[in-house]
Amino acid sequence: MSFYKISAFSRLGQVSIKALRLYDQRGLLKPAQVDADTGYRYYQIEQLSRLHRILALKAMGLSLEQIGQLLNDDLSVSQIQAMLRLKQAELQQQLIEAQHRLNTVDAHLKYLQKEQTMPNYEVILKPVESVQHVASIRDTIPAYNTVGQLFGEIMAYLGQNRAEPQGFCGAIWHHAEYQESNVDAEAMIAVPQTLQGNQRIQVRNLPALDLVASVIHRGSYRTLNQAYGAIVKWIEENGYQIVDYNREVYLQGGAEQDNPDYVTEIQFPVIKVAA
Amino acid sequence: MSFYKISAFSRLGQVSIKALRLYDQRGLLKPAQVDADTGYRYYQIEQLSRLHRILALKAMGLSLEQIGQLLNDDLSVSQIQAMLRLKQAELQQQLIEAQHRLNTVDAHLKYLQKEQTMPNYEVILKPVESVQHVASIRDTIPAYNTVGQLFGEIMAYLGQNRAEPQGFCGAIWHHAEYQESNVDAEAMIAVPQTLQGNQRIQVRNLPALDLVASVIHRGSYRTLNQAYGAIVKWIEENGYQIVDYNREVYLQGGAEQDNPDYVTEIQFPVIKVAA
DNA sequence: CCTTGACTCTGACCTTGGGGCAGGGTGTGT
DNA sequence: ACACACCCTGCCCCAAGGTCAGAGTCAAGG
Repeated sequence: MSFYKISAFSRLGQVSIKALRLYDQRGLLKPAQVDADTGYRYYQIEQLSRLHRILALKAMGLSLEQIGQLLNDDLSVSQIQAMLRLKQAELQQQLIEAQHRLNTVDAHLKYLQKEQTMPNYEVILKPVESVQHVASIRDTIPAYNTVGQLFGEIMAYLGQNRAEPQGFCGAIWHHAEYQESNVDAEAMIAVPQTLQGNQRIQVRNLPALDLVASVIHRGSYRTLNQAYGAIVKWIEENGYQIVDYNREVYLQGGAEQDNPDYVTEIQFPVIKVAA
Repeated sequence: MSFYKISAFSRLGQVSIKALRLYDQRGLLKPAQVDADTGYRYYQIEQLSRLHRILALKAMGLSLEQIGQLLNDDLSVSQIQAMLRLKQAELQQQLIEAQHRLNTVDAHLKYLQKEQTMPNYEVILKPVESVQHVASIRDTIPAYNTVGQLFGEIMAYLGQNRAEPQGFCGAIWHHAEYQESNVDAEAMIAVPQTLQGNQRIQVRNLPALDLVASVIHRGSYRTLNQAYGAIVKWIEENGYQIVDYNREVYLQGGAEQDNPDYVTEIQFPVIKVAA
């Protein structure tokens, strides 16, 4: 019956002393004997197999707490299966995320190689909440930059009804493609829920979107096309697909065309498709 | 010039308030204005694009510290490339590891499905350090279980030379396949570096191994074949290949065949091959 | 002007799996 | 008796926030 002090046992098992002390504390691997006076831990060779079991479970990515349950709590086979299947799903998710990050890094490296600078536009993915009540006008207008007239109409209507805009202000372009003229546009301003609308102005609910690709554009509306170029390119290159008409959100905006302080967000509803 | 309080800005950017405060503290995104009396943070719409940039970099898995360098320290293009390439390698490593964990979980689930119990043997991978000086005898013996005679010879030699064994005691089977008879065996015991050896007994260095698959067997030598079965199966199923003769390490052992307290480790040097 | 409720601030502690160090006790060999 | 290697406990540290607690602030209605 030979006993090993902690450093000898740690060499045998290829595990750090600190880890062994932690496993003791967490109840995963108690030393065969502990000197009551000195607190010295003494291990036996037989405990190596338990240590191996711990290492094998750790190699699956299980937490020390889960390993403790498996080793001590004598779970039923179906409970163990449930735990492993949960871990399986978690690992699959991790795989997908790591792959996604890697694609993003690759894309940026390619961009750097070509342009010798970091991109001006960063595309991010996010969900968008619904806006409960927007006053909207949908109409066919001569060109994108005449949408201001529709906002003028909505603001006039709000004035008549003594209602205040609620902060959100945006547009939806009801085309999948770029239009030179005859744009089917919808202008929207968030309003309190009390408004009724009329023939021209509809008060409706702007639905939430599970996933949008989004860019923020700063400055003149004339250079918005650069932002569009960047986001559409990103969507293609990263294996997403546009599933609905895009939105513009005028975070800071107005009637001028060239104001450098304007801030506009472009949102494309997307889903992931197999790369 | 409209200012947003932290919760409004957090809604706009889809980021938690706590994260915004952290980014402030770490210097990634200082509010446009901070009230000196109350400490209230006030953000401007223009800052959304910087927030977007932070989120995009975070989506690549960069740390906040790295993001801070990218945003504030005005790195050269080649420095940025170096950082991204480092991240790329790291992510590739993560992918491999996640895949490996997933394979391990899958294997255990399959085993559970079939056997309705957790495996008796857990195979782990580890490096093995070299043993500086071992006294070894290599000879052809009638069968595996007669290797004890070789150990007897070595022990007798050590006795004659008044040398103490140093703890390690093992064997190498110099065959790639199982032999019914005429086993080319090498028995080894670690010794102090002072010994010379003779014609039969060689004092040599036992080299380190980069990677071995290892199992711990407890009990009689007669059931060692179960452990061999488990480890060989594992090596095949997990996409490794045996690259050298295997070793047995007698962690606790002796001349008896059926002692239930014996502990033996089986090591196969392996390399990873494409699955 | 006061109250109420919704916000905001700082600061402290929590998470994982240990790593590192300080201060003090042990064990062994000479 | 001394030196040196080893061991113990306890404390703080990591990343990126989450979760309170306690106290101060803001805006609107009465």
